[in-house]
Amino acid sequence: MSEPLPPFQAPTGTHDVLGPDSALWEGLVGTFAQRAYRYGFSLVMTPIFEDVGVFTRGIGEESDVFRNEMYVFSDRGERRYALRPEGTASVVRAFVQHQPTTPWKAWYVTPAFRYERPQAGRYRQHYQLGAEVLGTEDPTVDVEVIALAHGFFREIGLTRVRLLVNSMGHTACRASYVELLSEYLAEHQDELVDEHREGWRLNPLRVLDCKNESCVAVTAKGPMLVDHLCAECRDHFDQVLAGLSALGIESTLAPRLVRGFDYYSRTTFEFVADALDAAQNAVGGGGRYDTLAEQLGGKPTSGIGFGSGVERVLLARAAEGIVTPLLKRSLDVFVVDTTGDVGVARLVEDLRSAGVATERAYDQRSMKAQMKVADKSGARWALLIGPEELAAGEVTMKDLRSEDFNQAQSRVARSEIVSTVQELLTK
RNA sequence: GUGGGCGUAGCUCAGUUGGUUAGAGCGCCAGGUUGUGGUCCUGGAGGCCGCGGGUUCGACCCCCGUCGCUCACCCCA
Repeated sequence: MSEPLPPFQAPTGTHDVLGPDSALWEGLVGTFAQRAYRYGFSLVMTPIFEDVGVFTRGIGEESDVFRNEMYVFSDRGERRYALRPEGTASVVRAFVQHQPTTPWKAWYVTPAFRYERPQAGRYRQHYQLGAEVLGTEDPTVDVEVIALAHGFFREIGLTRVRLLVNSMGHTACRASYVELLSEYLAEHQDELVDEHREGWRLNPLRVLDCKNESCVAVTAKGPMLVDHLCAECRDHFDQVLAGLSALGIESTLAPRLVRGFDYYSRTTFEFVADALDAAQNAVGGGGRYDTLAEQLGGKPTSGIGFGSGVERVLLARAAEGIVTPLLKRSLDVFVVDTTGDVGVARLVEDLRSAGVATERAYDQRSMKAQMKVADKSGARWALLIGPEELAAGEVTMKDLRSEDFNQAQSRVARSEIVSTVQELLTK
């Protein structure tokens, strides 16, 4: 007699979001959308999969994301596609394709996919909120993008989030730095962890990001990129830092901050949630990319953007003990009907059409049962319709938030119920 | 890809040295007389004890495998 176990469940590393959790998601996305709008951004939507090249060009073929974590597949036409591992590349591809007037400011919310073992704050499908600005290298924009992210984190209640900033320099000055770093690493390679002792030549910058103690000991004494920027990059970075402090946004210089994608140049930043003791404590990050548009076949166009992981933001909120809802919404009325009269469906429809959030009970349950559901629904008022009301052309309206259970109700004519509720709601 | 922990009702979890009808709380459903919600009382539904194999007279319990979840390494949002 028992039902068989469900044969399907959400794939490893993915998850469903249902109410009441989904209200947090809705609130988070809504908050970000409104903030982005205030900053002059408009929504951009791009396909969830792209030609593999869109991602490999920018992210870098040596990056871990590309090498091991991409969801790559061929369609029936033997075209090679990949599910997007991050948001920026697709947006830049769209920019190159459509050539909107610059500066172009776009925000997005999208799932992102990476094939890796899931753990706290890391999933195979997660969601990112992000924003990009293309067509200007003005450091003012770097500051604006960071301010957008910073303000967003504050608005949703996060207080224990630190901003780390660094500059990667532009292509030429980074190249000369990498040479310098390589020389240094060559002298000290015996002191690095096994993984880097042989592998550092592939991507010397990666070593800076290593958290292993012995690697940290080596790189701490080595040359730092910020100390070897060319005059222009140095000036650009100084303007970003000055802009941030002018806005009262605290930041920490993180000379070892090297982000995972190869396309970054000049400004890079990361928001770290100290409330998260999990290994995954970066709730957002981004930076400037001066060559990505070109790599994707467009005219040389500088851009900057950031992305933030929704799941991690929610984890950070929970870790900080924030319980205030991001979305305040509740039902206005709950219709209780024991007659089954079709006119009740009409009443419900009239209320909803008039902008009144209305729910009702189904399956002709007892009045007591319906009232229990009404109570749990959180509705402000219950509208009761029994045989008596039906005959009289009236509705009993009951205040569900009144302390006094039996007195808080009155009879209202059916023809006036919609306007009565509307009037009460505007008070 | 590598390692640790865990899989018992919708949810959170008990389950005594393996012993026969597997429990609690919450949730859900129905009642507590005549049409009315938060508390209370009563009753009820709901479990291939993740799956497969093994040991045993007997397995939720022990062993092996498998799948899933979870945490960490790596890397990242």
